[in-house]
Amino acid sequence: MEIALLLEGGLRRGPWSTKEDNLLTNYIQQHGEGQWRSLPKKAGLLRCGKSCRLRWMNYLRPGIKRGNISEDEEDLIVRLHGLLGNRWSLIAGRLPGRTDNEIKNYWNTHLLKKLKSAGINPKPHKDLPKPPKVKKSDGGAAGKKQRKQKKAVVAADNEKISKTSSYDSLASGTSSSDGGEAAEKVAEVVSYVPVEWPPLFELEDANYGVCGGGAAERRMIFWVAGIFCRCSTTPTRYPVM
DNA sequence: AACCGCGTCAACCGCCTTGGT
DNA sequence: AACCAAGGCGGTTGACGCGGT
Repeated sequence: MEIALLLEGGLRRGPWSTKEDNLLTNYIQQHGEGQWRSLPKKAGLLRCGKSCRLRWMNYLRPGIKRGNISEDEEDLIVRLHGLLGNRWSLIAGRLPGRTDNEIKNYWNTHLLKKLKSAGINPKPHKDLPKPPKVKKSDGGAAGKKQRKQKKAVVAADNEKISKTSSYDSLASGTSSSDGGEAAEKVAEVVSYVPVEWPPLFELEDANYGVCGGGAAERRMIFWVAGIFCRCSTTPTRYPVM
């Protein structure tokens, strides 16, 4: 049964057929990822490039895990969400084989409900001040060069952490299924947060994620398992925006 | 059997960032 | 510095399936 719709420009929408999946997979296996805008035409697909990219990234890419999110993974998602907010791609980056879309869906359909039923309202991150956005015109060519260098450094850091900080070691920190020693666990999380995740955090601006008045009062507030937490020391690194 | 309500999740959309020129 | 194309991200939508009535 053909369900996908045909748009005015001849592009299809809706669920992907097996044939389309095969076309996309075969093309990418032969030519690699990228050039998404021109890919559909070259691959013989009547889809927009974005749709192809999404299909590949979320479902066809090798190594994708589907469903059966374990307790450890769930726990890690909750903890990472407490740290990062709705930065699904960052969270997904810490869960091998999981996609941002799946985690986002899982959060919205399972975890939110679960947390709310436990009397937890997990949305403080939205209320935190956002870091000032870097204006495109900042520094002109020099600023551009700076951004490039900075990105390279962060990428290198990420590469390092992906090799040294395994999922298991991260997930084993606390377990949401054990609610008995909440305070102790929060303290544990608080103590390691800014230290264990350097590639995700970088001090961009003293006002971001900080409450209190002057520098001496600076504390980073974040949310872990329904509890507002603050770093015991002035954080040196914050989520890169 | 038919209908309804709800939950799930694949897919889409709009916006933003990045990088090249 | 400005413009543009491409890629990426997060919010939202809507089709589908399932259980209850």
